[in-house]
Amino acid sequence: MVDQEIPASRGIERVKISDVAVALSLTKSTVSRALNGYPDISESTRLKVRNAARRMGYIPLSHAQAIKTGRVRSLGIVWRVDSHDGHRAFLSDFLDGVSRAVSAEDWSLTVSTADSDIAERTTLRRLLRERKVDGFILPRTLADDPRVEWLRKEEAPFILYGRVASERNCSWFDFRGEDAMRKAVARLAELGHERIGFVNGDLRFNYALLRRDGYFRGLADAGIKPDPDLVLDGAMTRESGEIATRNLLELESPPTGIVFAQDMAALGAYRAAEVSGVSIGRELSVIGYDGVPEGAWASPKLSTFAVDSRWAGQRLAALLIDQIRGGNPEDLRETGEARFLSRGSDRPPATSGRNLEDFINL
Amino acid sequence: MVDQEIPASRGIERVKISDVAVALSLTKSTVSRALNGYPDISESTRLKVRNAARRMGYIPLSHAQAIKTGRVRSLGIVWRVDSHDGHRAFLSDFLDGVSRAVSAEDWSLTVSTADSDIAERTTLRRLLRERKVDGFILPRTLADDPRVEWLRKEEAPFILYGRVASERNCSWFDFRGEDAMRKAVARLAELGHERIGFVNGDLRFNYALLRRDGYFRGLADAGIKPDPDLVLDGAMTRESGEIATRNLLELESPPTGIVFAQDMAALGAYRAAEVSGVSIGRELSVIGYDGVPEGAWASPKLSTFAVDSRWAGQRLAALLIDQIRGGNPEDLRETGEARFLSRGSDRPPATSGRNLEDFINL
DNA sequence: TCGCTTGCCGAAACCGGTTTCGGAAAATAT
DNA sequence: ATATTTTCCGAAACCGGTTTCGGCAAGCGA
Repeated sequence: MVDQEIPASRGIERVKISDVAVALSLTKSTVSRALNGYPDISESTRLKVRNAARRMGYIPLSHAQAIKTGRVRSLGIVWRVDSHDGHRAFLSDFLDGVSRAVSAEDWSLTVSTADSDIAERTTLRRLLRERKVDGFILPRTLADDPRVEWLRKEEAPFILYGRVASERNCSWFDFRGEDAMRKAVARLAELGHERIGFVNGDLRFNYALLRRDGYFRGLADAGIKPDPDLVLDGAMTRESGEIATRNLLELESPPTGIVFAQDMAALGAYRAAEVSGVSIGRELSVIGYDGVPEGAWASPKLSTFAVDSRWAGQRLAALLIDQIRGGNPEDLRETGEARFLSRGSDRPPATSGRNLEDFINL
Repeated sequence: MVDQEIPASRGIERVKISDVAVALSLTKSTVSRALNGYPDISESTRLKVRNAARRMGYIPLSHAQAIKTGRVRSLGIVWRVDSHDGHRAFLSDFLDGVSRAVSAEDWSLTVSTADSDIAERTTLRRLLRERKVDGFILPRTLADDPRVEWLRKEEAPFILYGRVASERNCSWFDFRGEDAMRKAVARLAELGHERIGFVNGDLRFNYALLRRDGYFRGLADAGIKPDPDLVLDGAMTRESGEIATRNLLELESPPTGIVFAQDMAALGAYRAAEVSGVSIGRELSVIGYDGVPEGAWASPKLSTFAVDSRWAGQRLAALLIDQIRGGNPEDLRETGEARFLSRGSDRPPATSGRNLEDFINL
């Protein structure tokens, strides 16, 4: 009462929960419960507390909360950098989607990279043990993904970007690539193609299995008998796409149209076609999948099924947060549809008697 | 002693510091100090503690430590997704570099995205207030970057990817783009070019100012009088690069060689050249900067100065951690050199009387 | 008016670590 | 042998929140 102590005030004095409590002549327990919506706080004090907290700029330290709640309000993702499967181009959009969803809930995102299975496992383990994250988003789902079993055992929440055979107790978001492949085949068949090839990605990935199914269903829909010679896999880069295309073109009876499970491989077809002297669109139709930006710079532009990576990231994060908050994993599954971009690389076959103009606005 | 209570054991029982302490008949304070290298612990107990901790699989909760230490052992980075300045392609490598350095010290990386200045500021503020991170890596440095002043005021550690005018009290890593531009000009001059254009990026970014200086120094080195008509800026995409190139080609006295501050713009030149009927390498030489993968797929392949984004990320993270641990920011500055990839897009000018072969292995 | 809920908040324990402080035992000096 | 320092560890406070528990006062029914 005699002499107001001048607060040192050097640095940024963070306002903590006790400051808010003192300012309102309440205890910090009351403030905490008011802020966290406990039912045993009257509406009037709840309001006073909320206002005071906002006015004073009180923001709880997430790690201080975590010590009691066990939740750090953070999602983790380990990005594989050891494969050229085209993932890289998506990264920016994908992270943006995750970040948006995560920020909307005042959570955050912890990112790490790994260049091998064991590095990935090590990182997952470390993030989990140190409790840097409350759950994981798992990209690049394998058909039989060991991460799933391991994380189940560790009782760590997770969500797959992609689907998986062992469905029990896990959530996911995925684009229905099989539908896209099916439609791609339908599209080419519609245009008059009868020999339609398929260049798939690595069959260890689950999406490759799904897309292959879609391709065959598309053939069945069109009443075309599948020819095993026209189906290749393991092509996820320009180089391998080029090779695959060359192999297909060298068949005695080559395809007039090829469906690619990935754009990058489809872009490899451009070079193979150039080398072989066939022109994309005219003599060889091509449809891709992914919607990579490079497709718009090829000539003719690559017709493709574009996926919205931002949306994927957004949904994955939102669903995972729901799960961590107690949602049932099996209720937290969503799929999305790839959007077809009709550009220049798919046309009626050159030998087709049908009129080009009939299909121009198909 | 009568009946060993069967541990419930459901779920993963995390081993905490007190478990280690009990197992060794020590107190947790001793264990903590032993693990953290305090000098008042005997070497023998330190060893015992370390071994027991490892054997029992004890890993401290980072947020539990943070509550007392104030450090969460995490770096933050806010990635701008609202610009087409070519950053996206680097993201994967860049994050990989950061992640490696960060993991090596058992730290982690928090990533967020923003699509505007205010969104970025908001995110920085939130991460800081909640103490999700101990410091920031700031990409995309502006010539006069408001983030610097703000973070200084907030007393938050940070490091720039790029350099900045207001040098006081800040650290950075950057590639010396000015050296690259200077060498690019030297290279073209060496090849016999006399009219050498320069297509720069957005001048708000500091690197653009530096690279411009490098270009002019290169001209001075070669004794070429600078012509303001040959210098354009604001081109960081294929589209704008194409436009810039077209403008340069339409001059009464067009350049025979162009130095681009960014590869993506340089790739735009390919299309402009195609449209104008001039051939890259033969009639128009082009040298880029960045080393984007697309450059290897252009024809002829783009000669460029490639930067190692992974290395940048790695150094930025390492330097920032040093700073957070008490290092003097001004001592934590590094630069790196871009590596020249001599490919097909830079050749002697078509009108040059000199022999092509003289330069093929230059 | 009295007893019994109900509403609402304070007191205090707690989360899992870190750090300060003090003191016993051992080592050294006197 | 005693005094003094050193070495080394335990006890306890602390960090900033959350959550449990208990109790006072007001509201209610009888």
